[in-house]
Amino acid sequence: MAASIEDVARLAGVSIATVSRALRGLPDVAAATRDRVLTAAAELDYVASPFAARLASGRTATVGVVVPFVNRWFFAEVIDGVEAALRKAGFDLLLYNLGDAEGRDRFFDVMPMRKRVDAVLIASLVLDDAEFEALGALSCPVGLLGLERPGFLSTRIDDVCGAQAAVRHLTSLGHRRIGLIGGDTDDPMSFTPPLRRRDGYRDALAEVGVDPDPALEVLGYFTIDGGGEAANRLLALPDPPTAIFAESDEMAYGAIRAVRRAGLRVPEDVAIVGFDDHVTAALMDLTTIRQPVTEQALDITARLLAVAAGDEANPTDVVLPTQLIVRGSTDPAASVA
Amino acid sequence: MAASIEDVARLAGVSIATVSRALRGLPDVAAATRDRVLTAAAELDYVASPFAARLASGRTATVGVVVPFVNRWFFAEVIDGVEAALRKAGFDLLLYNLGDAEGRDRFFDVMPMRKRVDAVLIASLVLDDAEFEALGALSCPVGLLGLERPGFLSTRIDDVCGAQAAVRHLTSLGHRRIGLIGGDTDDPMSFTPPLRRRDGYRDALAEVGVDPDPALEVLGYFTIDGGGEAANRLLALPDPPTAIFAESDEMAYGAIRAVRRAGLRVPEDVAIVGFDDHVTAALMDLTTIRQPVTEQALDITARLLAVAAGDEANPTDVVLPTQLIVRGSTDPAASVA
DNA sequence: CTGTTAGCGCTTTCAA
DNA sequence: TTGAAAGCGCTAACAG
Repeated sequence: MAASIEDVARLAGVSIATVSRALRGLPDVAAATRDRVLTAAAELDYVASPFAARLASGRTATVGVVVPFVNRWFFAEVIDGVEAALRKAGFDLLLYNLGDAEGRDRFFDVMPMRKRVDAVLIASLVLDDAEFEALGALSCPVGLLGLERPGFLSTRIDDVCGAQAAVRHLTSLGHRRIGLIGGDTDDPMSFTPPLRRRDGYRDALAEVGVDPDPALEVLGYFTIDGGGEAANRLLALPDPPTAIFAESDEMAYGAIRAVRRAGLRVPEDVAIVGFDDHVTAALMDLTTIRQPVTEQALDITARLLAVAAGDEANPTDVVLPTQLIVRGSTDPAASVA
Repeated sequence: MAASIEDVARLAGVSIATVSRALRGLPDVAAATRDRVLTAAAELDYVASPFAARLASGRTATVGVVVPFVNRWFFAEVIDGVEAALRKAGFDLLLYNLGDAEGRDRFFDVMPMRKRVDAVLIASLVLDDAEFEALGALSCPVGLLGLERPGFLSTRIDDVCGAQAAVRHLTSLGHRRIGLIGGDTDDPMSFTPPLRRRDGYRDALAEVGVDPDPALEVLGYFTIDGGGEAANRLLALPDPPTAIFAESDEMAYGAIRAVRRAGLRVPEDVAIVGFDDHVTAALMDLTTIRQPVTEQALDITARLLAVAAGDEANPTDVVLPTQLIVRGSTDPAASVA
C-alpha cells in the first residue's frame, strides 16, 4: 500500500498540514522542519494523491487538449510541443481527439472535460457559436491555436499573408493562370486554414490584375489523395493552369503525383507550391510556406497556463510569421533533390 | 456553480446514495426511482466530479499512454487508435511523451503516473529491467505494444518475419548483395523494431546461402536524413549493394533520395524495400512491409481494459500479421507512380 | 511557524 | 430497494 500524508507526518513528527505545506514549497515552514518532512517523504517514497489534492483544492493541474486528428503532421507537432510545455509546468495533458464529425458532435454534447481540467486548448478547429458557448460553460480559460476569436487567447499564423506570399512567388515567376487546391470549408471536420488561404490566393492574383476564375479553385480533402483528385480536375480543364497553389503540403504531394502521371513535368509544365513545410517537403523538393508549429504550441501553452494561474489579464492574439521556402517544384535552380 | 450530487438528490427526493447508484446504472434501483433521478440530473445538467469519484472509489478511469515520440507516423497512429478505444470505454487518456533521453530518465525517475492511472500502455519502447521494475511498482496492469516480455500483456507484429519477407522478396528478384539500413540499437530512445528486423534480414540472407557482410549493415537515426546518410555510406562501398532493405519507410525515403542524388536509378541500379507502409509509401512508390498499426492499438487497449476491469486472467502475447506490398522501388512493373 | 479541524463530492458498507 | 454515515487523502482556513 502506498504511503499517505499521515505516514509522512508521523515519521517526520509533524502534523499533516505541515507536511502538505513543506512538500508544496509553501513559505512559512522552518527550514529544519521542511528537511525532516522531505526526508521522511523520500524514505516512504511518498507522492500526494492527485485526486485528493484536486478535490480539496479545486485545482486539477490538468489541461484538456482538443484536436480534430492526431495522425496528421500539424497536429502531431502541436501535441508534441504542448505536451513538453505542460509536463515542464507540472500539468497533466488530457487528450481529446475528435476523429470525425460524429465524434465531434458527441464531444460538444457530452463535454467530457467538464470538471476535470483547469484550461482547454483548441487546435485549429472551426467552431460555431454553439460550440464556443459550450466551451465557455466550462468556465475555465480557453486557448486557441490556429484561429482567433474576440475575447479568447490565441496564437496563430497569418494564413492570408502566407498564402499571398506563396501565390506572389508564382506570379513573380510569370504565372498568371494559377490553380488553387483547397480544403472543403463545408467539411464538418474542416479546420481554420482553408478560408484564409483562399483569401490570400485571391489577393495575390488581384495584385497582378488577374480576376479569380472559379474553375481554377477546386476543393477536396486535406490529404494526398484529396490533392491528387483536385489536381486531376485542374489538369482536365480546357485551359489548365501553369501553376498550382495547394493549401497544404500533403495536397501538394498529391498534385505532384497527378501532374507526373499526366505525363507532365514539375515545375516546367506545372509549378507547384504547398503550405506548412511538412517534414518531408524538402525530400519532395516542394516549394512551400513554412509555419512555426512548435513555436505556436509553446506560445499558446505558456500564455494559457499564465491565465489559468491568474496572471496575465486580457486575452491577446499573437500572430507568428511564416516564410517562403523556394525549392525545385517551382524553380529548377533551387532544386535540392 | 455546477450542480452537486446533493442538488440532484434533493430535486429527485432521494438520498445521495440512490443518486449515485442510479446514475452509475447499478442494479437494485427501482425503475421509477431511477427515472426520477435521471430526470433531475438532466435538468440540473449534472455530471459527477471525477476527482471525488476517484478518491472515493479508488478507480481512476484513466490510462496512461507512454510514447517515445508523438510526431512520428507510427506513434501518431497508435495514439489515434488508443484514444478512440479509450474514449468509447469512458476512459481518460493521459499522454506521456518521453521526447528524448533526458525526458525518458526523468519519467522513470519521477513516475508521474503514480496514483493517477488504472492501467499503463507502453508503445514500442525498449525497456531495461529497472524500467520494467519501475512500471511494476505502479501496481496496475501494463500493456505493451510493439514488444513483449514474459508476464506482460502485449500486442505486436513479428518483426523478424516481416523483415524476412522484405529481404526474401529481394533475393527472389536475384539480389545477393543487399544492404541493411537500420536503427541504432544503442540509441537511448531506440524502440523495439531494429533488433528484430536485423535478425530477419540475416535470416533471409542465410536462406540463400549468403553470409552476412558487416560492411553492408549500417546504422543511423530512424528518420529520412538518417536513412540518407546510411545509404550514402553503402553507396560509397568498393562493392556497393544492388538492393537495400531499410528498417523503416522514412529511412527508405532517405535512401531513395541518396541513390538518385548519386545519379543512380531506383530500382534498376538499386532496389529498395522499406517497412511500415507509411501513409506516403504509395506516393513514393515504395515496396514495403505493411503492419496493422490501428489494429494493434485497438487490440492491446481492449485487452488492457479487460485486465484492468478484472476480467481476463493471464497476460497473453498477440502477434498480428504483416504483409509485403510490392511497388515500383523494387519492381518497375508494379509501379504505381 | 505549526497544529486543529472542517470540508472537497463522491462511493460504499451497513442497516433498515 | 433505499438511506445514514463513514470515509477516500488531501487543502485551507483559523487559531495559537
